[in-house]
Amino acid sequence: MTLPPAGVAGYITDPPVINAATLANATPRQRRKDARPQELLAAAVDLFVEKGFAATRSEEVAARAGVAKGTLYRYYPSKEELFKAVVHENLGVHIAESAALAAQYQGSIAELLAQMMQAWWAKVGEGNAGGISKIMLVEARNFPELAQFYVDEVIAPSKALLGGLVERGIRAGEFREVPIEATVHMLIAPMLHLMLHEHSFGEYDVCAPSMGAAQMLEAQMSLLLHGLLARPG
Amino acid sequence: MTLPPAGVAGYITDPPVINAATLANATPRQRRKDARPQELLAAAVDLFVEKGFAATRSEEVAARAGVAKGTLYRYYPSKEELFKAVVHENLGVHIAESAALAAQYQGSIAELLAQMMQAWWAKVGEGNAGGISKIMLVEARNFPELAQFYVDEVIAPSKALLGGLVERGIRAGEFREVPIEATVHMLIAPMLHLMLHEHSFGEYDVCAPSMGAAQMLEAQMSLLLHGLLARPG
Amino acid sequence: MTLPPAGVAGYITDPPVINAATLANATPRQRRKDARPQELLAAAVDLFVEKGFAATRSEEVAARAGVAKGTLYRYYPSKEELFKAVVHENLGVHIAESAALAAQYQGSIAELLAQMMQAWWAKVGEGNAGGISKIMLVEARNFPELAQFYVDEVIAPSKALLGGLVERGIRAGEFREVPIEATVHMLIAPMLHLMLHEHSFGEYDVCAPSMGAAQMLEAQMSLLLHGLLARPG
Amino acid sequence: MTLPPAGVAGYITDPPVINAATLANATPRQRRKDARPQELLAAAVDLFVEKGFAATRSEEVAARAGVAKGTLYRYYPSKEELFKAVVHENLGVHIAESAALAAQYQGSIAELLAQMMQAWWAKVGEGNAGGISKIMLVEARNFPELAQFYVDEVIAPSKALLGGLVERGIRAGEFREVPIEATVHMLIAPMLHLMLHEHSFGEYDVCAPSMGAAQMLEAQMSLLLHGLLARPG
DNA sequence: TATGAATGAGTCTTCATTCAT
DNA sequence: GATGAATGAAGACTCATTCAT
Repeated sequence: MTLPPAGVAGYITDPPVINAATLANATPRQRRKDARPQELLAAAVDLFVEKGFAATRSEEVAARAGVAKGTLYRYYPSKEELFKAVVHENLGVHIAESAALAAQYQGSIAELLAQMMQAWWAKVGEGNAGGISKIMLVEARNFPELAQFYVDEVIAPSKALLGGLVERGIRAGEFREVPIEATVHMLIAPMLHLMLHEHSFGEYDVCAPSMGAAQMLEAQMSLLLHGLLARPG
Repeated sequence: MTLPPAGVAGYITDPPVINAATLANATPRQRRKDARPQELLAAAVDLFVEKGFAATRSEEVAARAGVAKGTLYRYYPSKEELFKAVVHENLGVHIAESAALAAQYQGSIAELLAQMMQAWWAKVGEGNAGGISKIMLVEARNFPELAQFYVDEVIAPSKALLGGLVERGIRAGEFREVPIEATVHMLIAPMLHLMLHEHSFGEYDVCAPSMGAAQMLEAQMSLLLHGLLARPG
Repeated sequence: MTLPPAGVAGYITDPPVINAATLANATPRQRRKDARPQELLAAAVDLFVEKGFAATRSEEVAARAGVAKGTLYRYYPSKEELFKAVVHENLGVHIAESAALAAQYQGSIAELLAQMMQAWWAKVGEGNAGGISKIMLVEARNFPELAQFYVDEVIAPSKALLGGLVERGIRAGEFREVPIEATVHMLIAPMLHLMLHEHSFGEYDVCAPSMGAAQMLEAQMSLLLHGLLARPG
Repeated sequence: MTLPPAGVAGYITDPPVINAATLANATPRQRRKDARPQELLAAAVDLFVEKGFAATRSEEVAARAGVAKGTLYRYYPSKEELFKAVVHENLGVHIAESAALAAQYQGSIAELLAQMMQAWWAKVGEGNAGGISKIMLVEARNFPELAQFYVDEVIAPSKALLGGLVERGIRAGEFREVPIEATVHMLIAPMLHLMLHEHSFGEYDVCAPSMGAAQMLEAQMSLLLHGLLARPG
């Protein structure tokens, strides 16, 4: 299991570290208690993504996790802290992993980018986790502390990661001399857009995609790589 | 002032049409009354964009428009209707205008698309109006009636408009035989992303763009048109 | 036209006295203005009876009378005063008339009572006026000033009138030596009950009377006069 | 304590059944919780009867029961449901009991009716419960759902009960061949009238009864049974 | 440790009444 | 006189959080 980067660990209520030794000694009840934070987190992602931060009632989170209202507060001192934990567990962790992967990667950057997109979609976009970005967009203004946490935990690392890769691509002569930042945006935007759409208007007919999300992503990536014009220049 | 196309006008409470003649005859009070809907709408966009639909208190909208709580309800029967009016006035109207423009346009589609993006950014993205899309993303699930209205008024027309243009481009041999829908997404996504970012994380340093939004848009458009690869194929 | 008893006249905003002379000189507009109070009163009874005092919106009264909200307040300084006027016009006046009639009546008291009941039903019960009693029952506690007015204007005179008649019947040997007050109650109750029912639960099936109100009243009166027992003793 | 007949129990949120065993085990807090519904109901009757349904503020009910605003809503999901519970507990239950009693009664119907009236007065009329009928009369039009509930729970059963008794009296040769419905009305009206009066105008001098309510009821009953005329015919 | 009863601040909406025109 | 735009007090209901058990 990849540990969260040192700078972040402990910032939020980390779930108790569980290993074979502790599990062996644990009574069933103990085991259940140890699983609580994860169960609460799982319930929380679903609900936060479905309704947003403000509109999610803490009691509902507790109920979905099968505990009483008060119990939630024993693990996370407030709804805000719960949300932070959700962000960390569902996005922060994955970004850190990707960064580690990219650091040791050798080969075509275009290929790495394409793979990364697909991996991200599989891990984040497809599940509920993708919706978290959506929430942050709206709640950022209303909950500045949450926004700051999200920037530090998600946005900044993502930009650093992708920006670095584009740079590598240019230095390696694989990419044209494109402006880094705009390109990073172009890389992030399609997936973000896809997730937003899926989570917000997925059920409306006009918005129903004519192709699967993975194909859509692939097509968009190819489009970005090769350009739209028939005779570039 | 371009009037909204007939099909849209009257859909929601349109502000009374005001012209020089009526203004000349109007008493100060009358004049004030006629301006109310616009004043309220202006206050509403700002607040909705800043805080989201649910988090915006109707009283605050009234206050910002310089009237009492009750006055708001003389013009818009509920917060939901107020929001619909905001959507129509700030997005619906512009889309309808763009559609009209596109219909009679002759020339390079790529150029039209680029111009359109810049025009949209100027009219919608730069002001607060762009933030409305952001709101809808999160509130869609919690306020289905609003979502439906937004789909009908904004999403469906936009897609139809852009899809039609891409098709024209392909038929004219200007574009490659790209998949329509994915391309439309690629056209919308960057601007949406830009607006989202600006409205949600604009004030955070990491997110501060190194270039102006217009330049960013232009770069993205160019990227999309020419592709990222140096040696396409 | 019978004038209201001196003690009451002027207590409430009396409608301007109109006679042939004034009408002859009046312009159409003047005539309309003179009719205003009556039109407002008519609108008010209907609405008060339908919804009760508190639940009736003053704007609605004005609208039904075909005038603007503000105009109502030119004739009646508040909703309470409007209600008083309604009580006086629809109940007070009729009671006063009946009292005058009874005073000069010669003959069977039982017959007079029966006639009176029918007459009241025709004038008050059948129209909307009857519902006013209903309203007072509930609003009495919430609007003490209204209650006091109603007691003075309606309850006290009615009791005095009927009590006097029962007494006359006993003195004349027409009635048994029954307790006055209980008997008065027995005289009032059925009609009140009928009105209440009609106005409150008339539309519910279980409450739909199997006979007309007039017949019902007659039957009840006869019942009261002759008793329920087959072999009284 | 007589339990409500099976058919009625559970119709609305019944208070939890409390017996010696549960009380012994209960913590103070538990004990307090179990009593809440009854305390709230008691506060509610008083206020509803005093001010009517619409004019009673839910916060006031809570305050009188000694709890906070929000607590009320833990037990009754809305003011309407609270009112229904009040109707059921204070009228519905008693009517069901009376019906059960009447079913197994053997003897003079006239006597049973007289006893029933006295019993009702003692249980319902004397306390605040009687005032509920008063409220319904006015609020019926404004709150149709409440009206329907009242008709089903109170009016229909009452009419069925009394109608059945009058019929039995006639069949047994105890009563004259009177019209059933009119007679039922005559039976209900006096008590209703008494309750209405007491609750609405009881504090006004003219309305102060010269005799106790019980005596009044007895006199009215006797009047009804024997008739008003000295020489019936 | 887990529970869930209790709290009360917060928000939309209505409506009697006023008053500038 | 007549109008109707504007006001703001009032009231039902929600929900994050606390704390006695």
